[in-house]
Formats: sequence, C-alpha cells, structure tokens
Amino acid sequence: MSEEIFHKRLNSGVIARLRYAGLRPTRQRIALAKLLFQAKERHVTAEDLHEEALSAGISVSLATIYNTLHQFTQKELLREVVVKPGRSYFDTNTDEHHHFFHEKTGRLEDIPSNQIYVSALPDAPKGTKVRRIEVIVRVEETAD
Amino acid sequence: MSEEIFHKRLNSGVIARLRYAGLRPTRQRIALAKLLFQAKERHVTAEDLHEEALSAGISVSLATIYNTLHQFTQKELLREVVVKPGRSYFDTNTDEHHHFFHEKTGRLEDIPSNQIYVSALPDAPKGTKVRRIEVIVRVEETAD
DNA sequence: GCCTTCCTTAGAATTATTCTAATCTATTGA
DNA sequence: TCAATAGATTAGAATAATTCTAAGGAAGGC
Repeated sequence: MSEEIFHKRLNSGVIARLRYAGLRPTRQRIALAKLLFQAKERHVTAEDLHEEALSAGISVSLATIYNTLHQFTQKELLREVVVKPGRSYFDTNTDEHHHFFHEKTGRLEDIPSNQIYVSALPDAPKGTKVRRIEVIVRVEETAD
Repeated sequence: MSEEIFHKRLNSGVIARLRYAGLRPTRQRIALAKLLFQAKERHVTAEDLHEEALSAGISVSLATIYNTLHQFTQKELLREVVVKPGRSYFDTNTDEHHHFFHEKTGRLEDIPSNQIYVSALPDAPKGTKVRRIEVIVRVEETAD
C-alpha cells in the first residue's frame, strides 16, 4: 500500500467524524483532529495544541487553534474544562466524567463517572434546567 | 451617638477581623471588607467590586482590588471560584459548599453542603492529598 | 473548472490580570 | 507624640490569553 493511500485511510475516520459533526473537513481541522483524538484521554490548552501542531510540521495559526477548539466544543467533539483562572483546557473525553486537578502542576486527570456519585441534589433554580454537573477534586502533592 | 462613633463601631468588627487574619487594616481594606462582608453570600468579580467601591465613594485602584481579593483569599476570608473562562469570582462564603452557575447570566448561587453529597470518591492519585471538592451545577434558563 | 461560501491567516485589538517603581500610611517604640 | 520603617497603594506600563478584522485561500456544488 502506498504511503499516500495509507494516510487516506487514517484520515478517513477523522473526515467522517468532522462531516458528521457538520464541520467542513479542512486541512487544519483534519490535522488537529488527528492529534487530538488519537489518544483517548487528552487535556490540552490552545497553546499546548499549537506547539504540538507546529512540532508535528502542521502549519496552523493560533487563531485557527482557538476557532477549531471552540467549534469542536460546540459540536461536542470536545469539552471545555475550567479549573484555573486565565486558562482553558479542552478535554477529548466528552462522556460524563469528572476530574482531579493537580493545583501545582496544572495537570488534569479523569475520574470516570462510575467512580463518583453526586446525590441529594437540590432542584435547579426556578426557570432553569441542569445542563451538566461537574465535580472537581483539587489535589496537591504531599510533602514527604 | 455621634456619627463618627457610629462608624467606628461598624468598623471595629471588620478591623478585628482583618487583624486576626494578619492583615493591616488600611483604609482600603476596611472599606472593601465592609462592602464584601455586609451581606452573607456574595459572588463578585474584581471589576464588580471596583465599580461598587467607586460608586460608594471609595477611591481605590483596580490593582488594589486585585491585591485585596487575593490577600483575602489567601487568608481564607474569601474563596475563589473558577467557572467561566477569563473571569474570576470571589465568594464571601468560605464554608464548605457548592454552586449553581447560570451559564447565560454569569450568576453564581450557593448550594449548601448539606444539600448535596459526593460519595464513592476514588483515592487521590498517589503522592497527593485532596484539598477541596467542588461541585458546579451548570444550569441554563429554560425557554418557555 | 468556476463560483460561492466558508475557512484561515497575520496582525491588531481587547480583556483580565499582574508588575513596577514611586508615593503614602499604619505601626512601633523612643 | 512622633520619627522611623515596614508594608500598602497607586498610576500606568506590561503581560497573557483570547478574540477580532479584513484579506486571501481552499472545499463543495453544479
């Protein structure tokens, strides 16, 4: 199989996924989707992804990174996690789940939803409905 | 009672509180503490508090607002709540509790800790200890 | 292939926040 | 009470993250 065909096969899943989400599969979106979705559980900032793209030889502007992350989030291919002032994380896991957040290192770690349980929730305020429940467990390194 | 003495009495609790926290009770800190702690449950941004101070006739710079909010947070007179990218909220309620967050309006609302229960928490990652568990219930206005 | 629509881009603009270095003020102890 | 000093406040500049703008580029339909 030629290398070109090999790449087309790798791309095809990503392209289908973008099309299904209603996004035109452009060069940049395909490349970023491949970076993001090749691993199952990733938590990236815009800057992270930009650097990663550049060092993978993908020429893409930071504005496009932001656009893409937000479009993916809107189409529910990603989920935005807000845990640290002045910084947005994007999570490739869009299933219901929660997070450990390492305050010192800025690292996020998934907690599967079956490992945590929120009960006795009060009613949503009048005129509102619950869109999502997020549990953030803030941890810090213990000094030994 | 003269108006001056009246104000001194109002101030004295705030001053004692600042002293106890290890903060020098300066003009600005006293004024801001009075604004913040006169109501029980407040969620303010730096900009909110700055505007409020100015319209109350308290001349204070935005830099001081930020300094003060962070010092108060460090001394546990306030608690920082991160729910919205690019914006920090400070909560006058430092007891264990959680929040409703109204995505559209940016409003935060307390959920007392006895009205919510998180169970079956997995162990903290090796070498870390839990500092705080935060539950954010994101709600949105229902269209009628 | 051509046209239209949508996407990407560089760079400027915006927003929230922090820094700097000068000035001011609360505290302390003579 | 007051001078010395440690710490606080300030305006304005600086920074960091993100968004905007307007112009050129690329996908998709016919």
